[in-house]
Amino acid sequence: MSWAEETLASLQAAGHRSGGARRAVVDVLSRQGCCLSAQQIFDELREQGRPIGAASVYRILDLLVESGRVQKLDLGSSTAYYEPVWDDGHHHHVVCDACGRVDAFDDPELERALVRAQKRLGYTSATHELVLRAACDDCYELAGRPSG
Amino acid sequence: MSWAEETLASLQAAGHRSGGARRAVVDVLSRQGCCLSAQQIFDELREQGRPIGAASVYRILDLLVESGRVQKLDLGSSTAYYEPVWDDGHHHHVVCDACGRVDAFDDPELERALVRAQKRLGYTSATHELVLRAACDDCYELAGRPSG
DNA sequence: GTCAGTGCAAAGCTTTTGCAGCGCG
DNA sequence: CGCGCTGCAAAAGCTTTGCACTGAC
Repeated sequence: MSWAEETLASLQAAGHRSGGARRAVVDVLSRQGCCLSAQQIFDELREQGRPIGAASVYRILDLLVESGRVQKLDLGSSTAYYEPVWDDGHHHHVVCDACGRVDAFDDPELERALVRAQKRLGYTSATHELVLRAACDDCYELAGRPSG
Repeated sequence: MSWAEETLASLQAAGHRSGGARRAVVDVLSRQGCCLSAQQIFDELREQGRPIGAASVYRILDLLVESGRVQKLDLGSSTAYYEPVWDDGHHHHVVCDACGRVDAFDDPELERALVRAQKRLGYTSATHELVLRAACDDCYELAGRPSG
């Protein structure tokens, strides 16, 4: 069962009706997979010829976040980003200080350290959000990296 | 030399003039120490009887962030928070999912894990920003914690 | 005296709210 | 056939920009 199917099913199970806009937003999210802003979703759907309203995008994203199907990300800009929560573990993001590019990364050891820290602090059911800031490969080369 | 003194000195060394508003903002930051919003700084200074403009607060905070004296924090709300960068290491924050309360914490082992992860990812000069989301002690008790 | 720094007001951008109509169940 | 979902438009909230004036150097 795909993320999109699971998501729609869980909403239906929670007593929500399934309008066209909601299916469309879930579809865009599942196709992109990582770091979409509300505006990007809005634009994408408009391009597809679907006359969605901005308010609907925000309302749907809120619902998805509340029901735990989507994670809201603050990457440092004034815009919020959203991405599906996959069953097989989550990842974090590196934002380029220079050009704003966003890359995802996944580090099991770091993940374990984060969980240990949460336990040590007494938070048993905590979630975490981690953003690294660094020069991305391109900008690093432009700036002149140590060995070349 | 205090953080405020160091900050003003470094700005002067960089060729900036020292206006009253800037000194006032640096003063408020150094006194509070952790997690102030632009609005809070604005209000605090107005209460003190100093007719500062909101634009000045934002301009000054930007300058301080650019010069590395202040860190800008995204804690999940639509408001940005600011705090001095102290010489003796930094800390992270736990935001209460229920009431929004913010606590600071400091975990050397986690810090080492983060640095190791950054190196492993190839980012030698990266910074990081970590936000934990959990129920704070008060909300945890209200919700009924496992042992009473 | 010059120009960075400043305060005020207005604009900009993302997000939220109000409301009337549509359509899922 | 009721009520949740939706789109549009307007409003709200945080932050930035424009501009004239002040004051540091």
